[in-house]
Amino acid sequence: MSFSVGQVSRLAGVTVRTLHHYDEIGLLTPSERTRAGYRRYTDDDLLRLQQVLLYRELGFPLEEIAVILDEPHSDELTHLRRQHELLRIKSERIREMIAAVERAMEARAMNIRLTPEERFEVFGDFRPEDHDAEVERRWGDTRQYAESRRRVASYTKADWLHLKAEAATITEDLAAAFKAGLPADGQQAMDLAERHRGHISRWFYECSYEIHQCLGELYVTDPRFTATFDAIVPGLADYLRLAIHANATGR
Amino acid sequence: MSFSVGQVSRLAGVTVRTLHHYDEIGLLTPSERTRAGYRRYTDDDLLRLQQVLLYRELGFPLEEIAVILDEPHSDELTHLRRQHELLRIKSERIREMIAAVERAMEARAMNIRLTPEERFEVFGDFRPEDHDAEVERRWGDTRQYAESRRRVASYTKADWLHLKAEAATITEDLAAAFKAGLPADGQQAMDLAERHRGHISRWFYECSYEIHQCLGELYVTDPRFTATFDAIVPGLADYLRLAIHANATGR
DNA sequence: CGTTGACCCTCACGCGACGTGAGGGTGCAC
DNA sequence: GTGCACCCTCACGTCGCGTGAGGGTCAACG
Repeated sequence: MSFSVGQVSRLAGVTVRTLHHYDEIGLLTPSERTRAGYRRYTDDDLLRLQQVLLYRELGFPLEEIAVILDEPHSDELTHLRRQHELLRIKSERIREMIAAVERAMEARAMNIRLTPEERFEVFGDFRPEDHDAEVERRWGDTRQYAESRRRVASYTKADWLHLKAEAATITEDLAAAFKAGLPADGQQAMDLAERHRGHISRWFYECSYEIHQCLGELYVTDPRFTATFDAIVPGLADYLRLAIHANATGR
Repeated sequence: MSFSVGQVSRLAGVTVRTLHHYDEIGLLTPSERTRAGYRRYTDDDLLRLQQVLLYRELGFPLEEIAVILDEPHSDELTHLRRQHELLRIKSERIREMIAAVERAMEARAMNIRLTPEERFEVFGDFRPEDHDAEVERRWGDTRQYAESRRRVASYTKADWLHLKAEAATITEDLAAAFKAGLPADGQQAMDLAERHRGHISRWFYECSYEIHQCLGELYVTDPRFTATFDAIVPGLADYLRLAIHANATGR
């Protein structure tokens, strides 16, 4: 039982031209031809085609594929094992890219700018060792963070507008309180901190008082957060931190 | 703060030539140039480059990337959401390919040939609906099957030789018993069935008596299994099925 | 102050992996 | 016997860069 170019092309999801090309360059020469010169692909040819397509998917140049498939001491199993490993690595890379996109979305939600390094770390090809550690150091690889990413990724544009509007009014009210000279441990500032906590819980992750305090610290230690608040009124980041602290300990 | 071509190329993991090319075709034109004509990339340029690289990774042609990035009503969020979805799909595809490779390895372990359709289903581009159902129908999407794939994928070449040798002696002994006319429900045949069950448990998955009986049925219903056994001695598949049944019910 | 070395520039040709016809044979079905 | 679907072999085109050639720029070091 053998197959024509058209049948193989439909089966394998490649064009006839591609099969012709692979024949031309000697990568996959059909074992038989009919008297009329029609190519006929056997089962073994299909097996080889499968290997070719897998390696191609993995980004190998065709010439190199020809070499590794013709290595004398290699059999199907060798290739399947190698392909399995390489696919695993590729899958890992894609998952990292997904995480990077989610981080970018969250950064937008927070109104902070990513540094160029953050923006491109996923394209920097490979330094698999310290990478995870670095991400954890900067972002905190916590349960909260994972939950946040999941939720953020599913928001629609309308959700975003809603979220941003809510964040804006809280920040405005906070700025007004600050400018009015209300104490950060006063009732009004504490109420604003509580509204802020609710906002985080609703949109990002379950935010306990302890976590809220950590977040407050982050606002004055991470310059990107500090900048977003202090752009409204200088000193606002620290005012919010104090209000959060008062709200967490004072009830 | 802006960056030279060299700095951007190191940051983003692309060559300088690539940046030149993107400039030539108008995909990414740096916002500034120095008096000497040196390209200077701003933060916004880097943001655009990130989008370009993500869409490129997703297989979009550069011209199309230029179009969708210049759509009037699109902003970063639109793109991030689209990229997120497409990456999810791609990740899914890779996971399917990994599963397909694992199936191919297992098929080799079982000494059965995959049909051409099975070999290429993962390349057939897209028919996401019935696909999972089909895989389940043919392979059974059970816990046992998942375990088997996981274990099989991690075997070394030495493991395989060992496994195959063990399978071969069992099959040989079974063929000998069959040819000697020993009854399938006799003690010797039942012992062979028990050895077979142990073999499956050791190498593939925890094989209870019930599951072993299902496997026995499969050997006579799936023509590919039937063929492997009956190639040794015609009728061997059914003999094994009967021995398994006797071994399962008779103790 | 000159020069060295690391960058940067603009052409411009080359290449890998096919796409896309042109021009023509094959084969079964009605 | 004549469509119609399929197959063949050239052969040129395209996309996304790679790879020099030939030459300017600029901070640093002697």
